[in-house]
Amino acid sequence: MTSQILAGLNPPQQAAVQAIDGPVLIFAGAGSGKTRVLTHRIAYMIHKHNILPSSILAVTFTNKAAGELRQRVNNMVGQGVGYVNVGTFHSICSRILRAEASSIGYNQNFTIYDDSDGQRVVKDILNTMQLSTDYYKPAGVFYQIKAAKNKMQTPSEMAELAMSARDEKIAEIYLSYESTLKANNAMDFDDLLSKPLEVFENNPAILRFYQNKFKYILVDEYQDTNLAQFKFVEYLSKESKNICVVGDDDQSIYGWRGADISNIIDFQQIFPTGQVFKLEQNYRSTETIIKAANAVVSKNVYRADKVLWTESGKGAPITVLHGETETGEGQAILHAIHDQRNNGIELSSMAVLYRTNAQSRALEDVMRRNAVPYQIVGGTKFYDRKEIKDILAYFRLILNPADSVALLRIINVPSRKIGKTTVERLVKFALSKDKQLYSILNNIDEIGLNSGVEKRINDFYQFIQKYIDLISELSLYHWAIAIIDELGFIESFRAEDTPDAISRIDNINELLAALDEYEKNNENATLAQYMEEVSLLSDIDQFNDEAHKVTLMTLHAAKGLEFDIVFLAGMEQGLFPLERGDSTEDMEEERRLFYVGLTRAKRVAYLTYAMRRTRFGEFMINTPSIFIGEIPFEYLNFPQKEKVGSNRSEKKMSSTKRHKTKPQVRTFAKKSKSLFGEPEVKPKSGEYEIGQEVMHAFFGKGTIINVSGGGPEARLTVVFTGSTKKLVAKFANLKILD
DNA sequence: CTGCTGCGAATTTTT
DNA sequence: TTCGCAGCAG
Repeated sequence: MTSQILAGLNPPQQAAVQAIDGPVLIFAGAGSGKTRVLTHRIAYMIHKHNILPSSILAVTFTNKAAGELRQRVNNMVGQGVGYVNVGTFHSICSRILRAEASSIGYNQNFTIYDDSDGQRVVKDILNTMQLSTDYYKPAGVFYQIKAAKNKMQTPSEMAELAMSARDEKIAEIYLSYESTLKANNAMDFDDLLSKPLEVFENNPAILRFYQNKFKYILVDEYQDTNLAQFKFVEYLSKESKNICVVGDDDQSIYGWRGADISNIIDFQQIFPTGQVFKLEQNYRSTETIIKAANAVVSKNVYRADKVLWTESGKGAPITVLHGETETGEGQAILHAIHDQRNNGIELSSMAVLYRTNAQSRALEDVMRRNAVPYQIVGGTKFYDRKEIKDILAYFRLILNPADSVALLRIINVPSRKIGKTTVERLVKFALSKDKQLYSILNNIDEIGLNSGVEKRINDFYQFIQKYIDLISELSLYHWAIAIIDELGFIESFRAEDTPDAISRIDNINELLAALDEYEKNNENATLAQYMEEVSLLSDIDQFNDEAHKVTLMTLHAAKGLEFDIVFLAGMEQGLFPLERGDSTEDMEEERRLFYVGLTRAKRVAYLTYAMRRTRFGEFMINTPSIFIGEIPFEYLNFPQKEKVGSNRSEKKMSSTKRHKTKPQVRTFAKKSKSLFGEPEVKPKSGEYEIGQEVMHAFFGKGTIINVSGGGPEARLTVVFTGSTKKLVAKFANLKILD
């Protein structure tokens, strides 16, 4: 069995699998078989060293990675030997915290606050402190608090380090933020990581228990760990010394979130007895892609010495494409997708990656209008939609009545005629009596509100109480149906009867279906477990690689994935690398991000950019990304021959005769034929006039109320049901209705 | 208390 | 461009 475990691994992989005791660092370059080594290592531990699966703890960053690892381990070691503990940092910490909550003065039903909850808290604090939200912008203040928490800086430490009156105030807000969360029995994402350390520090016996429970620690994506995460695994492995970390400093892309790349680079200083293995053979990509990626990332100064190599063939050159605007760029991608599909590549093996979520809109537009099946990972998350968050706020309040953020969100949703003034009085009263908001709802007569309002508040209180009681009586699914039904959300949306309202109904039904499924998949499923899972969900967890669709997502989301064909879109100075502080660290991180993106490609990579891009309705002129220039010319291919980088040549790109002289140059402005079946609406040539009725692929039927210019460049103002849009005729694909 | 309007700010990446 | 919120009329 053990020889089987080692078979098929290359020598460094074998060595990494066999070094079970003591600290171990495995440098695992992109595509070097990292997950394979991890699974084989676990199998080896269990079968060769008879290590109890339950004494192994493997930690990842995303649920998706955890799920994959868990599944592969189970396939390899077989069921019946017990389970290896696999989970994300956040879920494992959360599990520990639920068990040990009382030791740090929390209740085990604590709520997990996401960033919008946190920002809400900051906003409320600014209000009660009567600080100007112009000078203290909630988003900015919250960001500063988070940065401090990332570094595990306490409010008093922050106050000591403050360089200005403003910083001192922010430290004060931070202090208040912390006490609010505590009072609400809530933790944010940073607390989830740092509170377990508090538990360990205050209770040596508890620490010993977990050290004993998890004798072998494995950490995936170690380059992305922050201080708290480092301390967490350090504490747990202090006695056993068995800590194995796997990562690649070149793929460290979460510095902005507090990830500390020196955790991996300085591993040997931190663990002097540690062994280091390097996996440098890439099994994923062509030589062209590997060489190009190496060339770029080796411009970084702060990195460990290693070189990725491959035995696979040279492969296709990296193709650079551009469009006049972001739509033109999208169309360049569209045509390349079409070509690749004609070469027999599945749509699901292609991905378009971009730096910022905002870029997805234009790309999505092009895909949709040309009937290309696509899926977007991330962006507006399902659980972030208003109607869903409202319903979840009910669930949250029911689980944790101390959660005043949830309470304030829903006390008047749907409308109960409990207005702003009343709410303010409730909050003030609770504050003055030092009581939880929810608890004063029960003795509402003490406040001296008028009886009408009193009655309405009492109804709300009784409503919540009713469903607190009912939760043990009904299945999760039926309970949720009952509460949603009584709230009347669906009815009122149905009455609205707008496309927006209908999609909200769909979303609610989807939520119910998800609950139903959750319950079917998990015996004794509880609402608390479901909410925990939902809170810790990430964008990438929803990614489905089975779908016959092109995938659109951010570069960050793509980490750990691979595709035959990869497009890196928005390759422009200022956008990628994204400009902000412009420090060298930031620049190096952008470069690593490019490295991550490029190495997602197995066979072909495209780099695309737009000459001009709309931002807040304004045009921005861009020059191509410096990263293109950092790739040796021999690996690149420019099919759109005319002088890349010059704005002037672009004008010609949209002229219709281009493709006659140079077949490989496309005219993105013209799209008479659909590449992927029927587009939703066929364009019809002709001049547009004010008053015409037109049909648009997304917006539906509309009326032209203004035309400026003529021909394909004409700008049209069109009133659709519910919105007015300004469109450029040649891109809008409008069908004139008679 | 509700709902409308008009203005200003926002876009990095995410557990 | 879109979103959210402050401010005001009903």
